[in-house]
Amino acid sequence: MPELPEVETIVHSLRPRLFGQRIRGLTLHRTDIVHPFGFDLAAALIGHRVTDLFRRGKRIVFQVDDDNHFFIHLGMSGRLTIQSAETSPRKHTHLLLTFGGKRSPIVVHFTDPRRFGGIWWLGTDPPQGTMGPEPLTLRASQLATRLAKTKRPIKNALLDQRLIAGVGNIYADESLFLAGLHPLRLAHTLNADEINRLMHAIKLTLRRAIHHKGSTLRDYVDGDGKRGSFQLRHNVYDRADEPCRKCHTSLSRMVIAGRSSHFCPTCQPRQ
DNA sequence: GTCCATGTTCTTTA
DNA sequence: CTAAAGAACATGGA
Repeated sequence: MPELPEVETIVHSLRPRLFGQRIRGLTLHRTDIVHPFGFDLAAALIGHRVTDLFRRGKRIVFQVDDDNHFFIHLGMSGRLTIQSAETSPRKHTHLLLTFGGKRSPIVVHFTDPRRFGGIWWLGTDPPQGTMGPEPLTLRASQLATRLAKTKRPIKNALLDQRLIAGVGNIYADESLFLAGLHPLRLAHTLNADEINRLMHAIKLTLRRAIHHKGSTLRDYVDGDGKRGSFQLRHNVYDRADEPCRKCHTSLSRMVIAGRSSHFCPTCQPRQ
């Protein structure tokens, strides 16, 4: 699914279309995607305008004109796309949100075959929760403090949304490659230079991925249904046994934190 | 049939 | 209590 760059791209495509628009209708095809379960979304949202739309971690957060907030998380296979009023929903479309006037309404479709995603009501005072800081504005010194507290492999730590928000399996692997760090290196053993490299690598990787509108491996498209192209520029992710783009060594694949990890055994020495 | 998949959370184990 | 490992969730494609 979408990690930070994909979610950022979706928000970028939806924001100008939805900003200030009034929610006219809401159709729920599956009730189990709503959290808390049973919350009456239609009663809370219909008639209200969208006053803000932004990304936080991998969440797409909506603010409405009575200061209530909710967010959509796309899980592994979710899509959030803008369709015309005539478009019939595809299979596994669980929620339709209709915006705008009766003359030219736009409909946002939430589609998610695996249903790991959903919609979460936050109310007027969204709690900070346990989500970690945004990587694009994080300082290396702050990352150092957080990594010093865990003895897990660095790959596991990067996937922990409480430690840093928005990085998933693709961008963790790509960032570790750019930083020249083996995914099994224990987080608390990284020195200042390595943490600087890692912080720089995470930011560079995420910015490049946003520039290319994310990675489309399978399901991901933006709000206009367009695919990303960053998958063409991956250095290591899903490239096991292919040559490293830097040194031509055959890339490795290993299961870490229950996820496949891809790395170059030469450029990312374990030491 | 088997294995694997861009994620998160709960349970189990130490 | 903490930290880490593993399973679970649901669907589809190779």
